[in-house]
Amino acid sequence: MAKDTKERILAAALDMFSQNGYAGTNVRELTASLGLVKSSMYKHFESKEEIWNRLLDEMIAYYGERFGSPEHLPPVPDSAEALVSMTMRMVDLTIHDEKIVKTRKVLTIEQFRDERARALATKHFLTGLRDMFTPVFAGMMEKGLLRRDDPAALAFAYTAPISALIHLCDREPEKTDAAMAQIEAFSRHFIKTYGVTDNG
Amino acid sequence: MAKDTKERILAAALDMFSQNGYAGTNVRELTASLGLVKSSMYKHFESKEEIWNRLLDEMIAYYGERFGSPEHLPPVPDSAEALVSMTMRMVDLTIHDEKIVKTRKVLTIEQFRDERARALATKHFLTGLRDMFTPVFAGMMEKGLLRRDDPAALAFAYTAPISALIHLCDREPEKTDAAMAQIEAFSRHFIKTYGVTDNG
DNA sequence: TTGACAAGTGACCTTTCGTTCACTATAATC
DNA sequence: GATTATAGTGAACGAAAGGTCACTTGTCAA
Repeated sequence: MAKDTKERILAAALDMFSQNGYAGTNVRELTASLGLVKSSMYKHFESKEEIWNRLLDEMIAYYGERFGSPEHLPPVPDSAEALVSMTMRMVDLTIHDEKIVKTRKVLTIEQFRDERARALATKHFLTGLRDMFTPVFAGMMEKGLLRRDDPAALAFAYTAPISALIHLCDREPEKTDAAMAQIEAFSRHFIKTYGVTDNG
Repeated sequence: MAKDTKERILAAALDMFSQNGYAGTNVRELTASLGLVKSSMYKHFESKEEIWNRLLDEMIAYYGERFGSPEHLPPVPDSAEALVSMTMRMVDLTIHDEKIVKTRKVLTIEQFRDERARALATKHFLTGLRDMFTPVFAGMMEKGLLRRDDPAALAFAYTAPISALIHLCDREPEKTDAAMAQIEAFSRHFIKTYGVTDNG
């Protein structure tokens, strides 16, 4: 059919790898899901492993474009409530964007056997959100919205629980609503703890 | 050899599944690591899948014995410093006990394709630690060591970041020392935030 | 119209997988 | 000492895996 078969293969691979892992996926099923036979795959990739490597290339590039540069830092909220709503918007996006969900899943599954997956997993699951929120909290302290403290320590204390609940959504999607509510409750509790306003 | 071959097979399976996953492990390698040929395995298990199921049985039972009953709850610390040291002792154990590390890894890898692994993963990674610390924090509030607050909310805010750093140790063992230091720093920061003493 | 090339097919290859089975060695039971 | 059960072996099996290749089809440029 069209010339985008290569990208459709990558998309199908992301889908299947995120469910059954690299080893648990075979190229026949993969191509069949696109209405092709397996030999067709070799017109676009030289091996199954090359699919995996190109997929990782894509994930790494996507992460860099999306979160790697300082211009993608979220703006400093003007109020405590704005932090909550900004957080919920970000969480909503990352939980409902299928490609991002599948990326997290595949990194979760493959992190112990692939070096690049391992490194990207740490960014996705730990340092990425923390480094994104560190300047946000620093800015909020400047504005007098948050008690003076170590911004990085606060960012870690804020993002790690949220990340844990995002993982819960990936693992048990039926708990998504409850998890979102818990994230919002946590965000408000966090503000009640570290905020300087006294109207909470 | 001995009659404990069945358990040695389970141990080898845990080891290999935790590295390459269920699908990425073959019974030949598995038995060879014990000095056996693959057909010997079938004297002890009727299939590769049965190994997986018995392994899960064991993990579930072990978790129940270890963390399931209220008598295994940690004692309420007598001081803020005692909370830190208790935390560090627990973390040290869970990070350096190979069986527990491998269990976490295998649950991480298989959580998306196996229902029982999924359920156990949520306990290991989210609710287990939180439910263990909830009564601890309630007790510390009783004793006047912590500011009055929702104990479960505090337990979640405390354990989720620690859990994230335990995951980091599983993923990148060379960062264990740094992660341990960060956990201790986080614990002290937590106390500085929620503790009622003013000597910090 | 022809030539070239990219995309897709189906048959086939080799390897590896999980599994079975007849057999042997050993140790305990009667 | 004969029997029986258990644990382990090695050869073999069918299925499924990843991969190759000669061939067809469709598209576009010359």
